[in-house]
Amino acid sequence: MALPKVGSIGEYIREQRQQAKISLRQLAAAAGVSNPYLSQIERGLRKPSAEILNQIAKGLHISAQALYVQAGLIEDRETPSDVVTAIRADTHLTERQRQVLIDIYESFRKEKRAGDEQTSQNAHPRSDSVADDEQSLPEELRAALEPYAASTGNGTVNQETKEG
Amino acid sequence: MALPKVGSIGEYIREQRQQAKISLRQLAAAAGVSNPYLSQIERGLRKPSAEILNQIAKGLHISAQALYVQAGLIEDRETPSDVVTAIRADTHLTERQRQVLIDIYESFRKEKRAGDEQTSQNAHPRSDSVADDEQSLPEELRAALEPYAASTGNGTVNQETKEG
DNA sequence: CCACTCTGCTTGCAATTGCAAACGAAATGG
DNA sequence: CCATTTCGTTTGCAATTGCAAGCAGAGTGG
Repeated sequence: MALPKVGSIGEYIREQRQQAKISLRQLAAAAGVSNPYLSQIERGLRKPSAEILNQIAKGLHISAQALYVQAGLIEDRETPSDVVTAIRADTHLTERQRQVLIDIYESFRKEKRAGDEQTSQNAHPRSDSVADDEQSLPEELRAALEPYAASTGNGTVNQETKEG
Repeated sequence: MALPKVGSIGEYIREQRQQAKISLRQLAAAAGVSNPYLSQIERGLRKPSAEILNQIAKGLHISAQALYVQAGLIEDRETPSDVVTAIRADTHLTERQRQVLIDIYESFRKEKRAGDEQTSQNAHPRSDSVADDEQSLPEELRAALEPYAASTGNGTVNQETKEG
């Protein structure tokens, strides 16, 4: 049934291995997996688990993410915005906090775009056409955030926020 | 090695799920895995494959990398997703906006740390009031975020995850 | 020619994944 | 009180992972 449709990952591993000029058995030993299994992985007959994938990545001295992307386990275009990505990847926030933070960030971006239109004679034609009036731009939010930012009393942001 | 010592990943998934306030079955359906299996994963009795992990990440609306890091499948330094760094590096924000975002982010972190101290005792939450059980936010911030967060329940305006 | 070593591949088999079905507990309602 | 729903969990089972053992071919050299 679930036969080899995982070819790309295997091919990729084999490419990387041959490029490193090491034998299948050598890589198998370096990665801590058996040679027959690695053989089957490279030919797309088996679908390796994440753990095996990680060990193979180490054996190949390549980033594990490269393998995961090849295996389709990570969206390659997982970068709509660096800030959004970072927020989504933050393990110390709740789901709700993430949503709120992202929404605030996007409303900030809109605000800034609106402000930039006055200084820039060339407006960006938004072919995407997000419904402008549908967006609930939080006026109350903005009104509340301004005094909040002022009330923090730090004209210069404290740049050391280290934690253990 | 009968029992795999993968407890942390399961605990992390359970934490994220409870913070998102969805049931085990709901997440299982959203992730496309069976509920008993998800239950076993959360309790560390089973070691999910990368594919399952990826689906769970989607169901939780978190980055797959976050899960892989927790599972020990990716080195921490491979994910440079630091929210503060990303905000500071964003050229599409004004300095003021950056500062406010960072402040909000840090207050969220503090908030969650305070809330995490009692996550183990999670009674059955009645879903009649969504924004009632939130913790202590700065007054002005909370007053502004409450109605705003309520509107972000399901229909996000700009970007929505396409599922289907 | 035969022994040795390297290459990758095929074959069973134990262990594990992942799921369908079913179970007890707690809440809602007739 | 009992039916119903929802919650997380337990129980068997098919399918798969991953490995030890063994196979065939290509060098190398005594």
